[in-house]
Amino acid sequence: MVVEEQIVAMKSDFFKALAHPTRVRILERLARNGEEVCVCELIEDLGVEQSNLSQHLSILRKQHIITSTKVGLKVMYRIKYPEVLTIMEKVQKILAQQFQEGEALMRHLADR
Amino acid sequence: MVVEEQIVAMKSDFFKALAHPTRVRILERLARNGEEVCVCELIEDLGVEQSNLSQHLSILRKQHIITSTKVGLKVMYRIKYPEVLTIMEKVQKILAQQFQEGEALMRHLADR
DNA sequence: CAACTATTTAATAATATTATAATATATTTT
DNA sequence: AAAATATATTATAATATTATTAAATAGTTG
Repeated sequence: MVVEEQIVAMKSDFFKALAHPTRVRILERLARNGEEVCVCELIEDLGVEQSNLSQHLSILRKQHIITSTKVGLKVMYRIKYPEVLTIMEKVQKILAQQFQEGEALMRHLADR
Repeated sequence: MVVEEQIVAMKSDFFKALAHPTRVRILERLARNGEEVCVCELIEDLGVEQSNLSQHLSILRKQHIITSTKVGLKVMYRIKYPEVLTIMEKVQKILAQQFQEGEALMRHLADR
């Protein structure tokens, strides 16, 4: 069935959208505030180039993981689906378990 | 703090490991069985080249998302952390919501 | 131990992602 | 309406990921 393949592709696209440090940091920043955060504040907090941040926001927007509203000159972003937060928590939990097993950080530092 | 950055990198590496259709399919196949599945069966079910599959398994192994045990000639794989299943379910749920909003499949087919 | 089976690893060419730099758009202020 | 501000888009060179092919391991069976 061809639709099944499309859905799998959508899932991997979803994960691909999360698969970059800057985008993880964007989501964690948006998660912390709970409410809307403007791009200008993200630039400040994450300390990345404006253009680069904008591209990462664009990738998250395309997957509809975040949405934006324009307020005057500013654009406010927020996480669209609360499930995204759950996913972030679960990853945190998996890493925590890996730490307990003494695998995580050492491996990460070593083999890349 | 430098450790924070390492952790963010680990999270994005985790997502990167899930960010490929074949690897999503591997996990869904392992999730279905619940128990161990050998490589030979994955080749059959997913219909991918043996060598290519092995590389994808390697990527999932490096992130300790799956583990393997050797039984005779065969290598049996299984999902290591149940949280991975939760994550897959949440993604499914997000996509389902996007479908309800009529956004998902059309967008996916359109803009890539 | 030689042939066989199951799987992994290595090399590589094609493709995709990324950061940077430059430019464009849209809103506000003067 | 020109200047200023906030953000987005485009082009591109550097880097990373991928599928394919070929070769290497490691167990098993005769």
